[in-house]
Amino acid sequence: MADTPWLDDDQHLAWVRFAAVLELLPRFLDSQLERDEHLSHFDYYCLAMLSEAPQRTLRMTVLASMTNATLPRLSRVMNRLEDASYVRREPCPGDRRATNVVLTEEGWAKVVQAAPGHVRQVRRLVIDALDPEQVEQLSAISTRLLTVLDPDQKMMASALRPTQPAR
Amino acid sequence: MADTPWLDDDQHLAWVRFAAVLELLPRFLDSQLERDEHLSHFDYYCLAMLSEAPQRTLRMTVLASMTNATLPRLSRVMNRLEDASYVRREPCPGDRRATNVVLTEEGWAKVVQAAPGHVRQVRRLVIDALDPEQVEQLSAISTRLLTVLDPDQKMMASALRPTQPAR
DNA sequence: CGTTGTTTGTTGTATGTACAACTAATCTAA
DNA sequence: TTAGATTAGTTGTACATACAACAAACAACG
Repeated sequence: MADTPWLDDDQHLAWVRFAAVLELLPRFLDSQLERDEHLSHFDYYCLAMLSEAPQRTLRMTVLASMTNATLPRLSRVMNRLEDASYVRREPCPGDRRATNVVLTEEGWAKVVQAAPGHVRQVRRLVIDALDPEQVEQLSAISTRLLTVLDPDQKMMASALRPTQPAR
Repeated sequence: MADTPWLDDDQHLAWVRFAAVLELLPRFLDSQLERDEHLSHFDYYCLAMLSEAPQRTLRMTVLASMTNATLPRLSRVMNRLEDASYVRREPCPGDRRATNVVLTEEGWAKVVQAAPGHVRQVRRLVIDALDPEQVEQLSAISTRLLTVLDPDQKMMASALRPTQPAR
């Protein structure tokens, strides 16, 4: 608890700027999806994960890990998405405690519809705002940060983009 | 609305990783401050801003800009901080619509007490997890992103760190 | 088998935020 | 000077999330 090295000016400036990004970027992502598709970014993320999963199906716990969400949160999000008939719940055959979440045909259609606008936003706000080297740097930096934030690499599955494979 | 260039694999990976950071880092920051100081990260940010302002005083609107918050949000946060007697509100002499928020002595003491733990967390999660060059890169990247997220550079005041000057 | 402990998922409760509506003060311009 | 527009801040309402408590199924072990 004793001596904490203070941040020097460069470190401090870097942190202030980064903190502002942390505050603003999620809101921009949410508002575009909310406005255009009535989805939160987290909703979209969940649907995107499911769209890439085998059988378009994932267990609650697995999806929670992949999306870095708590289980209570995911449970309520799935309630909403189920009410919108984008997903449905099925009992897991092997383990009667567990629940499988399945992306419905409507859910698939929704992701396909929402993806272009979302990708455009991600490009505008992040990818196209940076040089290619900076995108590479951001990737490396994020990897470093995740070694502390997510030591088990639970979230490591490709996502966010519904690839357009044969149905 | 037409053709949206998809993300290539590198871009996609960079975004997935960065999105995970956006999801996780704010929670880590909040939980440390909440646990140790019963403050949200946003609460702390506000107090830190005030601690560096002239007279330790800022107008609501100005503080809202600096913290990238909406005014309704700030209003309620200030209610809480006022109940905790960390700040007090004063009518602005020049403009009777406006309200000045003043950091109290208790508020100053609170920031001074909370700062080391918070800085330690920022170091652990971000600064010390990166190489010095990466800190520099993150600073530059954040600056780029803010040109889109915050074109007017409203949030540009140094902050987050209560310098330890003569009272 | 039963008992204990763990995992899975849902729900009660408190709290925090957004959006819109609102009041009051200020500014602008005829 | 006064009507209309703008700005500052607060509050009503809806909703999302966290944390803790909970029920049900499984697993381990005597």
